[in-house]
Amino acid sequence: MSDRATIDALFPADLPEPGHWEQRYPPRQLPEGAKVTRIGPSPTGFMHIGGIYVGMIDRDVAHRSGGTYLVRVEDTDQTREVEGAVEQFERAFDYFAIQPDEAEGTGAYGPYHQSRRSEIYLTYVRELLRQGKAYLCFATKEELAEITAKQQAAKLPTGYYGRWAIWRDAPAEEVQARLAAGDPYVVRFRSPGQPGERVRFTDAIRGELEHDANRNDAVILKSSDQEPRLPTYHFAHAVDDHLMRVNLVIRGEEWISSVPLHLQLFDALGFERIEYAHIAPLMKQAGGGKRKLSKRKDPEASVDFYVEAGYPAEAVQYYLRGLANGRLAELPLRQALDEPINLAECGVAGPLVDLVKLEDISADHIATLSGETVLAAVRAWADRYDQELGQVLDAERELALRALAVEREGVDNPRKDLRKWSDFRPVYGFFFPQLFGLVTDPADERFGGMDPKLVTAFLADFASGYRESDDSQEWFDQIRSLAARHGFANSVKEYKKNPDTYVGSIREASQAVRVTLTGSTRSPDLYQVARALGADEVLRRVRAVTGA
RNA sequence: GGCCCCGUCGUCUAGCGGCCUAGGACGCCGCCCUCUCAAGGCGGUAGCGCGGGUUCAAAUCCCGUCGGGGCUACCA
Repeated sequence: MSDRATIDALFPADLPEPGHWEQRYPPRQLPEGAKVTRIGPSPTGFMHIGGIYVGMIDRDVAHRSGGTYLVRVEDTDQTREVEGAVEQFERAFDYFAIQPDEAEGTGAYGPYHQSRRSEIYLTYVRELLRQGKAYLCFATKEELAEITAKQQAAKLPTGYYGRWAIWRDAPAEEVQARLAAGDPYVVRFRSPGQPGERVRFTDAIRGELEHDANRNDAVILKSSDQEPRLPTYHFAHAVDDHLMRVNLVIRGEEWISSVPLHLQLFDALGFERIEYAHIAPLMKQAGGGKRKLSKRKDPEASVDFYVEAGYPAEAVQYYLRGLANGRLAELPLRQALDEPINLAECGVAGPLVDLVKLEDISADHIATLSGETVLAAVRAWADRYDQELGQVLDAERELALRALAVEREGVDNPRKDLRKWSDFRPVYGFFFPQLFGLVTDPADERFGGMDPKLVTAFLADFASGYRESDDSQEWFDQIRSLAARHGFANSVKEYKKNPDTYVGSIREASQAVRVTLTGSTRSPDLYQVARALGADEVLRRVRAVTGA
């Protein structure tokens, strides 16, 4: 073990002692039982929906308990950092309403970027070194690879431990010599774990968990040939969560295996242990089985997928809350958003994200919204993702409202034809003259093979006698009487009885009008569509087909 | 390989030894409504991974096994 002078010479002379940080970041004054939680996004890529998932739980648990929820950017791996990632996080937090109570610039426990906390980590690394709980390791990549290879060949657990920990008990002179030679080194934790030792801990979601004690002398401070000197996740977790006075760590299940190490680190540092809650990861159906949602392979893993498609944030939140805590999935949306997430009720098996289910939830939710609200949301969405639509909406606000009112306002069961804001254009676009492509060919295949001459004749009659009406039946009677005159049966049943007597039924006649007015074989209630359009527009569309 | 987590309809789940002939929701299928869709109403389809125990009785407890996932990095 190196002496104190050698150790201290490795660090800036004015590096504060632990007591300094303890004072600077005092325990929080919070009510009994208040939880301080955090989310640690890593800017190595764009925000994963799983991040939103965990963040939502973090925020909920903190707020329900009268505590605080903070965001700490875990950017200790600077080589993998992606530009713009932090900005994208913020957009995602905003969209899904999981803004942190504390983040860079707003809290008293910062900095909230790990890359800016180098001095803090160094204090504790030096402390561990002085106490002999950590040591310098000069092993090269090649040496480490060799160790691993030998362990694998001997069917031994891989890792830097026991007799494989070549620098664990290296003579002070040898360390001194390497230092003098300027060789790069890392700092390793001297794990107190014994062979065969087991550790138990309580997880807020899973209950009692048991594991082999950690025996690995994990790296806590990365190589000395990099600036700034940054810690590994494990060490940063211990130091940051302690100093930020976090008392409940909610994180992905993949961290369970690291808990024994984390516990040792907390103990060695003299920190009070923290409660853990390990969340089951979001999965994806793949081939026969399921696998973790992958940021690289699955578009729906990215939060941008949901934002771009325009799923209402509340629908996504509701869906995610239901996945986390099944009880909430049984509740109506409003109520589920209001009820606390109960960690003890959270599932332990990774759920599959089911877009079909999300769309169902989303359609139900949008159906509860007023036309005004829908329009505002679509407008806001279009601002970023469909500017042409945005302009049309601004120019035709009243028309848009009339269109959205069709089978939506004043009815018992509103239309559920919108699942996300991007559905608006394909579903409601035809209402707008600017977006509507006139049907000009009576032989158009959308008329379903009806004789073009019949199409033209029928529509020409329709146009010449057309009048608006306040009554649905009265309006439809125009089509009915015209249909009869042109040889259509008055009902589908009637037509089926005597198919040879008629050219079709009222259904086909109506379809001709529908295709003409909407450009589609499927549409909302025709009468209401016609009213929303107005007589002039109706006639313009009809005449485009008849050529009149 | 070692260690850990997990395993009820296709999916999300309820279930904590008898209330289970395994319940609900989404999907799917059919019927009804109907000028087409979206809905809505009604009905149906489908599951305790497997094998042993324990027990009068097991989806529920125990053991084993299989399957899925994770960790085993100077990635988080």
